[in-house]
Amino acid sequence: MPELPEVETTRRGLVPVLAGRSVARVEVLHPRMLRRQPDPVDFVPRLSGQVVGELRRRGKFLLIEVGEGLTWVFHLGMSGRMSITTREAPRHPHTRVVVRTDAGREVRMVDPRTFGFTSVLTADELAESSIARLGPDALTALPSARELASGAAGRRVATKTLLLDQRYLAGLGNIYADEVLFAAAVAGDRPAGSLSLAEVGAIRTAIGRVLADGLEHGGTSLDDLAYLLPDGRAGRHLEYLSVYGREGKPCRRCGAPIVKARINGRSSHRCPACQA
DNA sequence: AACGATCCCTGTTGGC
DNA sequence: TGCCAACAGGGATCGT
Repeated sequence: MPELPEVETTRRGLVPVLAGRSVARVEVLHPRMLRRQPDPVDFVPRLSGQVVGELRRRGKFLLIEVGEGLTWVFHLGMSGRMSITTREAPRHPHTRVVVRTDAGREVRMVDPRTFGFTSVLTADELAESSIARLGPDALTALPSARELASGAAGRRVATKTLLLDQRYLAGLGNIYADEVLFAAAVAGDRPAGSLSLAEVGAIRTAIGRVLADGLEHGGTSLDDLAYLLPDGRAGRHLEYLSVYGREGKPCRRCGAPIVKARINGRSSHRCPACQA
């Protein structure tokens, strides 16, 4: 599923196709994609004909400046991906939104499970949306260990649940949260407030390394191939995962079988020997 | 306020 | 072999 490394890889792939171009045509094939648009009828007219500016990312959100003061927002949900093609290329059956540029390229949002969404927001709408309440970006604005610890102090929620809370830190999803906790040698069901400053520091270090590794490999494409790079290639990070999806397989560090359990409804993977 | 449960979706998987 | 329930999960929302 697309998490920070996948969204950042997607952003980088879209930059040369979108930045500086104008939007020649917009097609919405599945109206559910617009459910975060305050008034869905605004989407196509707000986007059509606009010049595309900077492409930014905050956590798992893609934020694209368009026209004067508008932001084109994308979230890929759990099965969304972007595809860069020509207009002649056959459409994947789960194509949901198509945007054609004045250069004739098409950017297609493909999302079988439709958990993704897109919208074009004014500055005021953006300021009132959940995007404005996102925590610091886990890649570009990673807080200090002391700052992370102060946010965890007194919290009884499971550490992994806090890491998945996008208001605390923006960008981690289920895969990378498990990987971070393994790299930090911390069990994800530990109450967040019970962590020592050294453990929070280990988590902070692990976040930086795990996300950088994932990004270097172009993200994680699971076997179901839900996520692909915009050029259609698969991310190569799957084979580097330490715990996610490795239930019963030997821990890469100590050899003990990886255990899968649920933490607040999320499937969670850990080494019972390495993570305390 | 904090936290957990539920819902939205559909392709894939596993059990009978 | 075929069918169907269970599963996957990010984020919004609701109940406790």
